[in-house]
Amino acid sequence: MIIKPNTSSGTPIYVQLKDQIKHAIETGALRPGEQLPGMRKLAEELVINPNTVARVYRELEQEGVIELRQGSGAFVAEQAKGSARADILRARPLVKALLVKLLHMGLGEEEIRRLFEAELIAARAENNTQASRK
Amino acid sequence: MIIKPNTSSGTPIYVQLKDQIKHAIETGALRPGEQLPGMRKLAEELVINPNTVARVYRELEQEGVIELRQGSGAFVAEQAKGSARADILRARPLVKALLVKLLHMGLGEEEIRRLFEAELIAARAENNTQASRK
Amino acid sequence: MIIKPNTSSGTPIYVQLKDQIKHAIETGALRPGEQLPGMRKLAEELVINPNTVARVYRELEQEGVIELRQGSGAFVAEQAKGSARADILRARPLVKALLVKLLHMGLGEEEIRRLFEAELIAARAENNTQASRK
Amino acid sequence: MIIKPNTSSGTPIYVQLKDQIKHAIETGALRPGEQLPGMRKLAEELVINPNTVARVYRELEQEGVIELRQGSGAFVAEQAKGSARADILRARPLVKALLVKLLHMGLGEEEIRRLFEAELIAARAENNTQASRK
DNA sequence: GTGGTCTAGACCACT
DNA sequence: GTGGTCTAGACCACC
Repeated sequence: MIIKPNTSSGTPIYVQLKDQIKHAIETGALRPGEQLPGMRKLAEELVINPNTVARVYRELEQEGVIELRQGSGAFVAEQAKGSARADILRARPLVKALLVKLLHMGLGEEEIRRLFEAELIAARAENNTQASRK
Repeated sequence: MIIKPNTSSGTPIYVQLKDQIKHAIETGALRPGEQLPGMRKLAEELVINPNTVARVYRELEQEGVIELRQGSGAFVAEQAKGSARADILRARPLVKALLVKLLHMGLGEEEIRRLFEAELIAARAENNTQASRK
Repeated sequence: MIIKPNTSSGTPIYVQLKDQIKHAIETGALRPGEQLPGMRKLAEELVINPNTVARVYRELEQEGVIELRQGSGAFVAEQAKGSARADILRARPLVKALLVKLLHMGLGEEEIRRLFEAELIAARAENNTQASRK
Repeated sequence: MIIKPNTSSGTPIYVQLKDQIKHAIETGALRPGEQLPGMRKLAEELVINPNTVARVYRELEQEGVIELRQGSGAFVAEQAKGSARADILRARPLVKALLVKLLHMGLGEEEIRRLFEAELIAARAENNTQASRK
């Protein structure tokens, strides 16, 4: 199930939508061969412009994640690279548990995002350092 | 220490920079009264346009997070709302530990971001449901 | 013999198919009075929608290239304008020779198409210039 | 120099434009690092919509052919794959000579296109056959 | 009815 | 003034 992208979050709508769909495929919520909602229908549901959905679908096709078949619809590619990834499914409850904890500690959503992003960058930097040391 | 914003991530540079500064204040890396790097110097360091930095500083001042003193520079506001938040400092190692774990499980950076964002939205939705039930 | 149109080339299927049939007539591969393959059969062979073939036949009839006889099928028009054109038959080996040469020089198919199209436009422009000078 | 795409040729405007730009780079008419015309300016020149040019530039960037720099413009990528290809430059006069010949033989532009396309497909088929025999 | 292209025009991000 | 996103709406291609 796709959530309405946040219109006032800096991140473009089409990026948010793309990420949601990729994530749905990674978790197996959308399975290879399954049909995606029609462009117009989805646009109406999310209260965004059909062209924006069209762009998302076009780019996802270009990345090999979905297939667009003229006249018949959009489908999750049979060969979609990261479909129903076991590691992501195992990771999910861990992430959820942590988020619940942080929210109970009184952190706000935006603060969590900032903290998370900062640590992600830091972790990447450390990995790179280790890698270049090897 | 401020990291070069990612130019090709969809999220605008100035949003990334603002978030980084806010986060530095929340963790106490930047303390009330402390001087921020000069706009030109920072712009040069991050290889971005000075106007972009100017915009960030201007907006942060408007939000009451920093103070711009004509001729002498930018300073973290004495009254900065969330300075050196204890809860965030306690949260930080938890986040870091989880990220390290996820990376070791083989998740990519983008996949982690998508997973995290999806769970954050889900958590918010649950909270709202609970709240409206009360 | 008709080749499966390229689904991912930008050019619509029905245009490709029309062009192929016209070309077959111009080279004499299809002769006036000769019967074209049945719509359903052709659609099946090319793995495209029968409606697409129907459209092609309809438009070709409108252009006077073929005749549709209710119940008995489609036939190359007796009066088909450019049937078995001698000049095109003479031109064919020249084109083929050049293409073989270009491919051996290491040019890719798309590069050849772009080069060819560009030179065709240039040639037309020159002709127009000459014509308007006269 | 970029020519106005043919609005009524079946092939979408944006595909034609993309091909023209790629070809200009392949022939060295556009060199790595060189700035492309602004989106709006080019759109005005070609009498097409700026969004169409935007799409072309975006896709070319995605293919690594050009670089888009916010606020400063579009530039041919320094690493553009097929810049000023010697083989294409050598091929050009051969193609031109043949086209002039065909036009003098009385062939029309569309007939030449069809002939060329058919022979290109045939040549590809032959190559594949040879390849699979090896 | 599905996707595909194109236009027109507004407003934002960035140099 | 450059590119970037989004909206609105028309018309075509294809199933």
